[in-house]
Amino acid sequence: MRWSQSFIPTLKETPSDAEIISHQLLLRAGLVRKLSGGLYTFLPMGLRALRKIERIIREEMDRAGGIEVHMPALQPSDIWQQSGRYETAADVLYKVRDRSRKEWVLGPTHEEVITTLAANELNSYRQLPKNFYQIQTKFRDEVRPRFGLMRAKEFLMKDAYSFDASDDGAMASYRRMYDAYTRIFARCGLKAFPVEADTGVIGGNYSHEFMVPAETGENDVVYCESGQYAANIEKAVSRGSAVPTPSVSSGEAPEKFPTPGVVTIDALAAAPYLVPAQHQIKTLVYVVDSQLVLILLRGDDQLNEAKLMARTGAVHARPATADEIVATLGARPGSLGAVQQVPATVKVYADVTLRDARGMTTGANEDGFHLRHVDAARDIRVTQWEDLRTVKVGELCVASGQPLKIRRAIEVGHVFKLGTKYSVKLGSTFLAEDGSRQPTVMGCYGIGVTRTLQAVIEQCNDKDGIYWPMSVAPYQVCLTVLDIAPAGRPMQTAEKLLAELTAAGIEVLLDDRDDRPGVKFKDSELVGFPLRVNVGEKGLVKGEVELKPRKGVVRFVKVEDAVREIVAHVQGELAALNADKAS
RNA sequence: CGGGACGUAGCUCAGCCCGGUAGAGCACUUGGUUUGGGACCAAGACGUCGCAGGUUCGAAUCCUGUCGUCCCGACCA
Repeated sequence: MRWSQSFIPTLKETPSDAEIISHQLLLRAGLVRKLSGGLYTFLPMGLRALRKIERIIREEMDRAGGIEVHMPALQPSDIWQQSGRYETAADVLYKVRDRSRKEWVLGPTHEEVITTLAANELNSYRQLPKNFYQIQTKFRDEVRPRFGLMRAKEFLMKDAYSFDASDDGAMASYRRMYDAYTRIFARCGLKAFPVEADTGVIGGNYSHEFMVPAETGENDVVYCESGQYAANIEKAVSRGSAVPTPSVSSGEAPEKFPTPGVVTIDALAAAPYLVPAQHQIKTLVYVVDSQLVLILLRGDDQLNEAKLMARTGAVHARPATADEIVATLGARPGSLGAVQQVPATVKVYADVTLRDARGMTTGANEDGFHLRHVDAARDIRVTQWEDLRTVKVGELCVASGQPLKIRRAIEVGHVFKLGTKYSVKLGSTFLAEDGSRQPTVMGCYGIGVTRTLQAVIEQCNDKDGIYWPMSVAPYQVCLTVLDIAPAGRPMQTAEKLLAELTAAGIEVLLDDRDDRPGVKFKDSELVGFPLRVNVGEKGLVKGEVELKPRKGVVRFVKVEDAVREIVAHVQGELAALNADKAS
């Protein structure tokens, strides 16, 4: 391919609406252009890199026993009604109506479609297990699309769904996908690692997310340097707060004392009250699936909403409004407590940290007053004790006992053991060997293909631009001719190299533009081709061309050795990326 | 959906406070000189100042509404 005949609109300046480096480089390197918020056109270089990632995914999915299919993006809304997600996923569903006013859904994911297929087609244990996958555009009505391809309204996803006859079988399918994902990301040159993940409203019992460490990620990952534990913060647990909870009772009954104007933990911790945060009980009021509930945490802890939803089995949870709180408890936020004036119908969820807490201070449910000498278990009617707190840096790892760390990361993949939720609702059953009819046991496995592309850029960039891993580069080699006169030695040599390298299976882009060398060098580094070959008169008088790896030093090789050297370089880097995949 | 910022040439931005003929750099076109790290000179083309309404003799500038974009938060099967 020739640069002049492709379309690679590079930008010298950073577009003002791109905040993070990978988004800026997507635009500057001419990989994509924005149509509208969260909607992007892929230009040739972006599309080629995307296709490379797709190809790696297909190879590894096929190798792991995946069966490629292609499902409709436009789906009848009634299967969404059947699964129950017409309501629970309503926020992200794009809905459209046809001429007869019938409603359709633009698929944000395909559990409903594939399970409908399985219900019709998989009827015997002899047909199981099966693992169907596709690479397809998904649509999600994101509240806030951002960071280019990272969170878009329309994006490319590889989704796979396994159907097994037993739980053990499902576990084996899950394991195969887990291993395949490890290989896929390694082959893409990405440093991705699996972490335990929250299972959300699907419930289920086993889930890992594949995370790429990046400051610009939208997830917090709790991990132990021993390598024995890593989890999304929504799911993470520890051996508890590093600060002990008071556990000695004063023996006295709760006592009300005036605290005019005190509405925060910090204010009560300050003079003249001097009640340390860990001696306080924080009372939060939430509306969980339309029911008002109280949530109790130690004063210095933060609620983990994902845990709240997981432990209560809730579909929706939100903080109550001030009006709802006053109507039920008679006091305003800042003076709330669960000791008295809590209607019997209101559930009280307390963090386990408080189970043995004694001598605590909490709100009196009366503006301007708090209670002291509160022994949580003695004085509060707790409906359910649960782990509801968010893990903090430095708490001890449940596995190794070492201090935990937290870092930001980008989620590029998710493997999920679904169980029988969808198979039961959508009727995917089979006849077992003993003649009984049973629901298939499912798993689902997603990779954000477009997000993976951007994650590679987020991880592989420097001040000059992108440096693609050889496996996902739009072209493996940029052949930079420094003088494009058609009859001149540089162009003649370059044409010959282009033909021979292409014949040898190397992906070459010949930069035949009528531009000064500096422009071509800068552009090739910005777009990020892993190897540049400079062909100029200066080298040719010595019978040489220059090999300049994007992240290495320049090397001079004889023209007659160039093809062999270039092939060896490209294949060497590919082999190194593929070697990592063995795990 | 709450909070904030911003919409002026293809891109980056100035002008707006303090109303009075639309600006710069880059990119683009033509000619010339250059030619191993984002060249130089000259000439040229490119704008309903996001849109609508209002105030005013006069609005890019002030006011109101609206649409869009970005950031923070909320949300994220």
